Amino acid sequence: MRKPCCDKQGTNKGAWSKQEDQKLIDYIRIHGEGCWRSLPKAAGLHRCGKSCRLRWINYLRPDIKRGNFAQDEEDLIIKLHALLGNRWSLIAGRLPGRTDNEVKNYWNSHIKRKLIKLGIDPNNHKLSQYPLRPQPQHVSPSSPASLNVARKPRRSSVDKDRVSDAASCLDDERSGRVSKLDLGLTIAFPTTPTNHIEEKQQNTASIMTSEEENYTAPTLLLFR
DNA sequence: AAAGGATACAACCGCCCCACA
DNA sequence: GTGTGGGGCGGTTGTATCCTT
Repeated sequence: MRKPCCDKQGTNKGAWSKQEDQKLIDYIRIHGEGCWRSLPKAAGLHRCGKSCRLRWINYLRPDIKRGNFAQDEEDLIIKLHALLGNRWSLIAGRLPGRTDNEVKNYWNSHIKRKLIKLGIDPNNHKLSQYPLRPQPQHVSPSSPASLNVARKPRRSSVDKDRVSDAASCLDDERSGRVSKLDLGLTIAFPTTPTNHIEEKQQNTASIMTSEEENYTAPTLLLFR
């Protein structure tokens, strides 16, 4: 039986205070990242090591870019998601200053909704899998079902199968087997009819016109 | 102005991967 | 080859804030 990553008793949970943030920053500034399990004790924090790591990686690191995602960033996320699936760390790795958690949250709260509105299945980026007007489902708002996503086992074979060879290359890169990989990704989208949707994406701030809602594009949006 | 619903996002949980002994 | 521990990842939850009625 695996022992827990930390002694849960006596550890703080929930939002980080300014003092805790400062302690973590100060410690890492002096000692550097790593040894997360022993870090909390050494830094005088009553936190789980994982919690410290997450806080640092996602919010305290000096090179983190905060604020809204630019349109080109959003486009890139969509493209990379079509290529890689829910491999947020890989996607975030190609967005300088963005973290996997931030990309994941942005996908779930903004992009996924947007794609659904456009009649695109956010899971496979194909058209017509989703109705343009999803029927309301009587579930809790934060549940995955409310976003038309069924609960599934972690790293299902289905999910893995969806990942392309290119994704495998990215895995290789991460593990150091490939020194450098240029995907050659650009922000450009295919020409009509798919660019019609792209235009719509850019024009769709929040309100869809009835004309847009009635539109159904005949082919796959991003990748063929 | 108040209540309820919707949304955004910070944080936690638990599983998996990998290095190392 | 196997077991173990540390770190990383993706899924999920909790809650603060915003929006609508």
